[in-house]
Amino acid sequence: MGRWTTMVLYGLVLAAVVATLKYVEYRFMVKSLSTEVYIGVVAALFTGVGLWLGSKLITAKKVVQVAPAAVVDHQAIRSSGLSARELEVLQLMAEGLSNQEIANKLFISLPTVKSHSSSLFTKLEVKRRTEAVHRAKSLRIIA
Amino acid sequence: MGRWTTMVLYGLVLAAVVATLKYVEYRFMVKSLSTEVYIGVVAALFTGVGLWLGSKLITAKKVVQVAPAAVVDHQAIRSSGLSARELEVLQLMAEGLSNQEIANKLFISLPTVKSHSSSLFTKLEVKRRTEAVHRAKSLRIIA
DNA sequence: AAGTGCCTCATACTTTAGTAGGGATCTTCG
DNA sequence: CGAAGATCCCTACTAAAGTATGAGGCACTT
Repeated sequence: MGRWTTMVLYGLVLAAVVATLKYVEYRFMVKSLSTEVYIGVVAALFTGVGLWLGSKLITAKKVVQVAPAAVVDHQAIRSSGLSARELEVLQLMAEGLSNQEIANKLFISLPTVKSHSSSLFTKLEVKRRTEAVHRAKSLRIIA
Repeated sequence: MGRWTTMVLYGLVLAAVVATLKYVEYRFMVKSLSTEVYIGVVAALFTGVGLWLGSKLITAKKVVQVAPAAVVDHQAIRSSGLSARELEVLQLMAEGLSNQEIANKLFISLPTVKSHSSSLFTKLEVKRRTEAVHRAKSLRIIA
């Protein structure tokens, strides 16, 4: 349900309640209904309306707030000691690319990619690319 | 803030508002304030209270609902066509283990691991283990 | 009973990954 | 300036990974 639709409904409910109260008052001439009772009823009613409104308007915000939790920890990246290029190579590794494909994508030679890989492995203290990817993800260095 | 604390606060706010209205009425003898205006003010106030209440009572539920989102999609696993053993090998691959380490951990030979790997790659339509891991994660076959 | 899929293992081979050990610019910083 | 780090590239080698092919045993289904 859209925000505007909800707002319009809110207005309609308010109008309806006021009309109903006036109608009841007119029908039964119950002037004895004290203001306190009126207030109590209306307060309770609109607390409910507020709750309902809240569930419609607030929920969406909370959900999108929680879902995209920070995927990477920039502090972790800095303290990892990885250079910009090494990080790029690592990210492409994580996407399953071979060294040759990484070389093509970055317009550098295969030996260069291997060079970056090796130094990257040393810095992450691993021996294989799959291990590097796993470790980097647990450290939130990559998504 | 606890649920009970919130409820008590709600009661106190209600009491305070009623008291304030009566006080204002008493102080200024403004009998001219129509019931409609009263109702309007109270309705608006308690809609606000309801909204606030909602943010306190509902948010927690929503959060725990979203956070532990299903990490693996069992339906995706079934429709992937992977056998139990292939899935095991895949999971260990994702943890960065070498074929030899996987063989040791599962008490099978290296050729057997390679055999599982190859058929697993075919089923996932990939060529490398890193690619397999990446694809399996995007399909929610593994965590 | 024959067929199918799974798990296991093997050998032989090709390809990719990773290591070792260099060297060449270029920028930045003390 | 000189040192350090980053980037780029190379050769040569070893170690894994991956492919191809075949085969035996087991369980389940038709």
